[in-house]
Amino acid sequence: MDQASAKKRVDKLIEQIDDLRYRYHVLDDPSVTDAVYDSLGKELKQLEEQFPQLRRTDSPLQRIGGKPLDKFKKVQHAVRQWSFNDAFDAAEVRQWEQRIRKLLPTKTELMYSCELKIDGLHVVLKYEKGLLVNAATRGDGKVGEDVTENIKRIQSIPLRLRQPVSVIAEGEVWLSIEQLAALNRERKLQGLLEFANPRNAAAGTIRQLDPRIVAERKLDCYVYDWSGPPNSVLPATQFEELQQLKTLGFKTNPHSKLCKTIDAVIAFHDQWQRQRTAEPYWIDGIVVKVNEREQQERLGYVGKAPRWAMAFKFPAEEATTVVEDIVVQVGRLGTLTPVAQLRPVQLAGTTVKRATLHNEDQIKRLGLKIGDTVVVRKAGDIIPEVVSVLVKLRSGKERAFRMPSHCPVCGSAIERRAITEKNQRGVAYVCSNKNCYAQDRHRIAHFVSKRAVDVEGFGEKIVEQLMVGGLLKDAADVFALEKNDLLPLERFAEKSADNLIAAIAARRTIALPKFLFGLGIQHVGEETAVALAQHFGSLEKISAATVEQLSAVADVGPVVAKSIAEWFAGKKNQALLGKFKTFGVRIASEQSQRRTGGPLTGKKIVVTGTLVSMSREEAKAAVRTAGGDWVSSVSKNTDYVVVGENPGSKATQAEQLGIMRLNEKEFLQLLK
DNA sequence: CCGCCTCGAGTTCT
DNA sequence: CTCGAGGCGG
Repeated sequence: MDQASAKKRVDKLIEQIDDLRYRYHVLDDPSVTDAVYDSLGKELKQLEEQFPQLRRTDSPLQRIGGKPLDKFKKVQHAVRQWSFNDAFDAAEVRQWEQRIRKLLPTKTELMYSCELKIDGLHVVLKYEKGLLVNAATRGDGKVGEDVTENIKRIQSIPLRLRQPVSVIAEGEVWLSIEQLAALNRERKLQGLLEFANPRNAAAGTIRQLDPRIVAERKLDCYVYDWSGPPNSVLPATQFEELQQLKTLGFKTNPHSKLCKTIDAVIAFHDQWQRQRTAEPYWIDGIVVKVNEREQQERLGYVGKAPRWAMAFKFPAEEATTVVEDIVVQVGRLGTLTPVAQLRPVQLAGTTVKRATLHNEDQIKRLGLKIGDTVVVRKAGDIIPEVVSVLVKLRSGKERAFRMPSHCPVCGSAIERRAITEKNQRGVAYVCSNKNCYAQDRHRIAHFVSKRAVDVEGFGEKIVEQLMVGGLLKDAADVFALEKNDLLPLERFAEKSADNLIAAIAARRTIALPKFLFGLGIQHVGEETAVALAQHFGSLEKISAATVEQLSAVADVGPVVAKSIAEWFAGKKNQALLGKFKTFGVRIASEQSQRRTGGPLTGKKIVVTGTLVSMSREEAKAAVRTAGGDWVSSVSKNTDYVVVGENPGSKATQAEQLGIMRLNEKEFLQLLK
């Protein structure tokens, strides 16, 4: 091939490859397979090697390979990079509107462009005559770092625009929540520190000196601002600007909205606060911009931020606070759990005062001392956890935490829970006293709790009250309670006493699995209780079973069998069972309810999030009557993952493992 | 014996 | 929801 025809071919190839890239990464519309893409790339590579003079700066091959850098060059931004003032509630947003209205002629029509504020890394992209010439981080707003080589590895950023214009564009580089999870899993395996959030991960990646690592991490980028070059003519409104950026070939976020009133802005914020987890990226608020450029110019800038825009943040997902103390709690099985007492702090809309530290190892891992300033976060939007310690903020007055040698409740000696006969040193510490008050209280509360026997209105507080009053020594005593016992107690008037007695009466007949689970035998949770009930059929048979017979039950091995046999061999426990009988409690024997031939026969189902039409308990029952297997965690053996509202990490896991996900509607269809 | 799949246990706040 | 550990198949 001569050079002239090679040049034509190279030009065509670049155009074609770029078009495929654009459709795939910008429009999310994969129209060809990877193989086609790869083979076009191979041909281009051959031609470039044969005719090095034909190598173009916007060639897609510029996106691969590349040598590690020694360090990043500094670049002066041609356009000042502003930051936004923050607002945290609707009142602050309204105040902002009042302020800007005063600076504009009365009765000015105001419109607001609302965009999602993605938690990522701000980048400045400079194009000359349509070609990407430079990309930089924000830095201090005036000077940033040159990360051009790394930015070229992001497939959704065009190396050449669809029109040969010169622009300075700003955007947010982000890493998907899913990618972050995968990256962190890998880092954990390698013993590296995990990234605390997507922003850190994106920033850490873009600041990698080796562009090949950047390519592996699959970053993405939304462009949202067209800020230069200086003296250029810019679109008349922010919203048009977004449209035009799209026309130029940039990927823009599809959820931007033009609002006519502040109320609409607030509604947009509230809507996204609720549905923020549905997007693959992390959103920490919305950005509100006055739409008209002319008005923007009138309003101008103050300090480091424009007056014409602001960030309306969601309640913080992460915050710092002080660990004022670490107290030790005693659980149902005597397990000692250290809990951090925090200086109250607002986190994702609630005030957080405590966070579990799980065990001593976890405290060591964090390097936590009492008095430390820590970063706290909500795991899965619900349970607060201590993420890390800000060691630099130490004053020297911090105290190390030591596990107590005696139970904080009953004063008995503390032991380490044995893992096996040989390994006596498990992670957990336990109180050696089987009759420790804390254990008794938790055991009784567990018995009456929703997932066990489910006596309505009987919570931990009432258990405690009745124990202190001497009316409750064990779970069976619940059934000896009378109205007259309750009336003298505080907060028990006629009505509430009647209600509680009625709730207890309603449970005088208990389904075997519920009762078994309620007994609180170590290693016998809800699942094992169901398995035991189905296998043996009655409490008497389970009670009489040997370790060998127990081991025949599915998922019961030597450890669990021994635990069960030991429980039933206990004199006190047998006395307890006798007491239930005396007080008129009937255990309803298990009639096998599992049907074969149902629509879900042999299928493993996992549910994540909240279902609208039924409770979890109902869903579980429905799956089982349909012949399905209700399981609690996702693996590659799982057949379906039902995704409800506010799903957790299981939805992501399902996607990664390529497991069929069902929404609630599809799930209900399947049950029929 | 190892690694994967599950289950159990403990936990926060409104 | 997360972590630890029991069960079990390879």
